[in-house]
Amino acid sequence: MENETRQEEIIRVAAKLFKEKGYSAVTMRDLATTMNMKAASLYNHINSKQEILEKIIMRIARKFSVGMTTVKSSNDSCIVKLKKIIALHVEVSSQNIYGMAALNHDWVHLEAQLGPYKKLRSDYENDFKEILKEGIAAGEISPIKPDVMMFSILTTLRSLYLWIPKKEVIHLEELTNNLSEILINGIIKEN
Amino acid sequence: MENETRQEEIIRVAAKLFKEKGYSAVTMRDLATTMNMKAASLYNHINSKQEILEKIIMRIARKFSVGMTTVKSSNDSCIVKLKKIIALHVEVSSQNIYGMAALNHDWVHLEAQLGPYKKLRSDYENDFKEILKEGIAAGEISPIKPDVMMFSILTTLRSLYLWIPKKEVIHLEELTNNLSEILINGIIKEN
DNA sequence: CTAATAGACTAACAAGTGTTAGTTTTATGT
DNA sequence: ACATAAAACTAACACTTGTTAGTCTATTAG
Repeated sequence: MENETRQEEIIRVAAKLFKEKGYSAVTMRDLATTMNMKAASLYNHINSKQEILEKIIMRIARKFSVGMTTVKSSNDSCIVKLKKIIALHVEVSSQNIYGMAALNHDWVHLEAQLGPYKKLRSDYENDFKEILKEGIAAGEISPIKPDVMMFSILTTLRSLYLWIPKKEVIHLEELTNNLSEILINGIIKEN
Repeated sequence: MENETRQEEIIRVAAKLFKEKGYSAVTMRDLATTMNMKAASLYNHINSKQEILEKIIMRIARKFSVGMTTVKSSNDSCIVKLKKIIALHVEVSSQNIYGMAALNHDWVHLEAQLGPYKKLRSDYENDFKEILKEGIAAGEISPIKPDVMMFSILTTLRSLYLWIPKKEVIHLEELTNNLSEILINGIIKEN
């Protein structure tokens, strides 16, 4: 990963700082210091602080959209679709630990891209809910409020970035399996 | 609720602004404007911006600690204890929608109270995990990693503040029951 | 070797930051 | 009606903010 553009490096480092303190609390001088340069020099590579935030967030948001489209268009059962979505979150989150924090917390500070971001997110949530409703209609899933179900599952998946780095060894497949088990079957022991 | 101190009013309004934009992005002038006063006048009622954040966060954090202590010292089964914790989160979250955002996002900006806050939180998580482990030992709960279980349940509960206000009618008992069902039994239909 | 370009630098800007000091207004209790 | 206290105000402070302009330097291409 050493053919990384200087711009990409700035964005990567910015994402890390944004995770630690939030977009608003990170100054261009903070970012510059971490990059071992002066604040003004950053502008040889990026146009504005806002642009950094946009790139961090929209890049990841689009990955989720693409993933959801793939899952939606498959012929799997609803439960399998759900498992694939869980795997999608584990994958994207583990590869973008810092960026996920910005996506979850700092999207409110988007300006020009706020609308597009919200569109992607609400489309995603609608697709998610649709899968749950299909599952209920097909008798695969309990007929509880799909809203509450989606909220419960999706907030867990959206918070993965907080938690993945705490695991000593990140065994992604095992994590995906454990999460699927818990989110789908619950925690209660069946006899 | 009209015998509310002016200080309490400031804190309540601040919590709402903190939820919308985050602690760092809210200026004392923003807060003053919302309160229909000038920034300097705020200081007749509070000592600093930091103090506002402390009061918002620590107040709620202590409610959770007290609640957990009560649950812990009961003689209920682990499943019942879990249900009581779920009810605790629904109750505290619904009564402190704005404050919960600060607790979840802006605790990083605590200064003097950062240590005490982290202590309360890690104690809470340890107690939570202990309940799960007891449940596993007693055969009530599936022997999956208690870490993953706790993460899954707790992040859902911690995100309630994002979601409760979206419900048209907030029927708290029904929400508590639905959440218990989903978090404990999962979403799959049993035959 | 020279010219060109990328990318660092210094200096500065206009606006915004939390907060303080001192003053005036408003409400309260006798 | 008047003294007192609570709570608003204006003005200002020292500092920080994102960003721009202009310059110097090191690497690269011909």
